[in-house]
Amino acid sequence: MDAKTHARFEARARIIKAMAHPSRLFIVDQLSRREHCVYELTEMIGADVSTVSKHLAILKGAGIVQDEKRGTQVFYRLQVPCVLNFFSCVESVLKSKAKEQMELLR
Amino acid sequence: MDAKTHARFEARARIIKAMAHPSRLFIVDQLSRREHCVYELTEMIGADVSTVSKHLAILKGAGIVQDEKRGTQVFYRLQVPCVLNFFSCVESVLKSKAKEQMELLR
DNA sequence: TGGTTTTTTGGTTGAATTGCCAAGTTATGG
DNA sequence: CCATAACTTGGCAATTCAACCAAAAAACCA
Repeated sequence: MDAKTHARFEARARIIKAMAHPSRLFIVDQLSRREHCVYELTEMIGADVSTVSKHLAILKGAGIVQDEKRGTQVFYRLQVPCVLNFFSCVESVLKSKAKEQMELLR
Repeated sequence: MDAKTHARFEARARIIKAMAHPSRLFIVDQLSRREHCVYELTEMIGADVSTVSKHLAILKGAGIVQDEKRGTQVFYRLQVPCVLNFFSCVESVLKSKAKEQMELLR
């Protein structure tokens, strides 16, 4: 694999890696419904605020969400809604895996 | 977030995490064209065979690819083709990020 | 059977990730 | 200007991940 090809897949992997965490997936799912401030997401997730803030920074760094400061609060929203397509495919993978498991039991 | 919800997002994240690596993305891309044996993929990627074998094991464990042994070779192919949808969305994210960078320069 | 090819598994080492606490920033309100 | 609220950043410990080498497994052929 030449350097250019490697760089391309590296960049792609960085985006996907930003989604590859339960809390970050949850955040994306919530933001697909409406914008939320850090505090709201923290309440829902049940982790430390600093932890959630860092997760949001990762999503923002990947270009998946955008933020807007209003007063003392920072509101996050989805920047690229197509990431929701990930969910439906992930469901397909899970379904396919479940089917496979079933067949092994027979 | 209750335990059940957490488990659901955990399972989803595992699938996405399996894709979150340059070499594994490359493998998925290649397998979308046709099946390949481990040796062929190793040649293309340029890493140790054992490394590639482990990447394939991760993809297989996630249910994304399936393998078939023929003689001394093991051929891998895509099990759930919809993972290719990831690519188009990732391109959108990259494009959106590039646009953002441009605007910052003005 | 012995040797070769293809692939997987074990082990080790270095790097990256994650989560929490504590401390720092920024904006608001008295 | 001080106190408070919302958020981010720095730092640290624990866990996980990734790459290589060496060795084992499996199938084939002479």
